[in-house]
Amino acid sequence: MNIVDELKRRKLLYAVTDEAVKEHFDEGKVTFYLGADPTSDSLHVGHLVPYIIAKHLIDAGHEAILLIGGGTGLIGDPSGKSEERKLLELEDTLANASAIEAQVKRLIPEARIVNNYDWLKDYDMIRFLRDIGKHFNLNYMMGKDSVKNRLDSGISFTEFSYQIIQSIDFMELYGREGCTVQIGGQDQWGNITAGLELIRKLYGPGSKAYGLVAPLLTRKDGSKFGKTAEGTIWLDPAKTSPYAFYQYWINLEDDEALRRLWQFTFLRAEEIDEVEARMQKTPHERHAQKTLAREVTRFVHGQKALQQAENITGALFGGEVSSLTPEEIEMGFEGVPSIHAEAGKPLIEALVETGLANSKREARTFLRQNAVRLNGERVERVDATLDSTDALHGSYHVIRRGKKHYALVRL
RNA sequence: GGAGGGGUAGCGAAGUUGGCCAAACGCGGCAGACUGUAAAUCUGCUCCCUCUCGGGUUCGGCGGUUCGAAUCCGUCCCCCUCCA
Repeated sequence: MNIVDELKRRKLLYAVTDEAVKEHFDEGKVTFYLGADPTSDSLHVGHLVPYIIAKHLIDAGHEAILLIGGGTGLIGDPSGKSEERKLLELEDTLANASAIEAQVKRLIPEARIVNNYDWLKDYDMIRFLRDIGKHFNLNYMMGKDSVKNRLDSGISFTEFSYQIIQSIDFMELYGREGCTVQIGGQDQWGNITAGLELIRKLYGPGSKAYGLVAPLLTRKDGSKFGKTAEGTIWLDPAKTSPYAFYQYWINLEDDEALRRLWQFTFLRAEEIDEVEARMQKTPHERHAQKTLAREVTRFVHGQKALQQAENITGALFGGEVSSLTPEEIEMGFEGVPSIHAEAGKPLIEALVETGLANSKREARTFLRQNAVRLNGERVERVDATLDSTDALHGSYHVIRRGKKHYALVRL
């Protein structure tokens, strides 16, 4: 199957700039690129899809360049933003850039990495306006959604110029690396087509360059995929633990889990069909969710972190915590909030200190709601204490609040 | 610049004859029941703190009237609509 058709089947493509891109990929090795601006110190789940597309393309024999937007990040992309953003300091941007570089390197180790700061930083104004700016008609630029949507609320010249700055990237990579395809999220459409425009102007109508954009993923309720009420699901394990990351996928509802298997894993169609069949037959196994969580966590965090996330999950959701050995507790609860405490500590205080409750008042509310379990046993007394007599192995207390929130107290 | 409408808890939205307002209702969130760590449904909680008493801080900002104001007055800021 043609790689573009495969991406379409997996619901990874929202649009292509030219259907001829299919033949382009069939004609031989294609060099493509994908960029990320370092506006934060980590990518999140919402950024993942284009990198997955990149991986598919690499598997199909093509070559990837991952671009870090050290230069564009200093300007600020108005795409999808309803308000002008405040500029980040240069050093923050550079620090973010190196963090994101390390991240994408882990995701796609076989790709080459470039930073557009390298060629954007030395552009002088005269050259920019004569060589590049002359190719952009003002009306064309104003027609872009990213700009049009901001005409009322306001947009600075800086952000207005962003599409041109990003065009330079594509042009540079086209010119010196033979990079002919740019991929990105749906919101990058305008920037990508601007790049194509510049290439066409500079290299003539015969130039072959294309763009592919991934769909914007949303949940059933319309919210963005990869966000929860608690916040964003980051790829950085220091910001979202691999366990929390794993849990995000485990908790998706059935039909969404299936859809995400196509989009976020590299399983073959037959394998996914098998998963679906099994899910239909034995839904309580949550096979789709487990497969999805396993594949994506391994892709992002690696085998070892996956193992750990599965260990914790097994310990917490698998059965009786009271049956765990000390080793299993130590291993399983790594990555779960834990504190040390003196024997006899009031449970209420422990709830607050572990972050399971925000205040004593809230802790009491949870207790009254029968929402707290200690070592698997429901606690009803508001004045319960953590004693060594009923601690697991004499020193562990596993506190659970609600269905999914855990903490460990070591005496 | 002129005329009018509006800014209430995470969001939406009541409340504006001054006290019964920590503020209806819906959504969202949390918790319980039922389940499959799902969906749907039902129930409770949802400003903050406190040993359920009670205390503290809210209704765009500031100041005032009053025993008492989200509700009245002054002023300032912001948003929307219409006219120029």
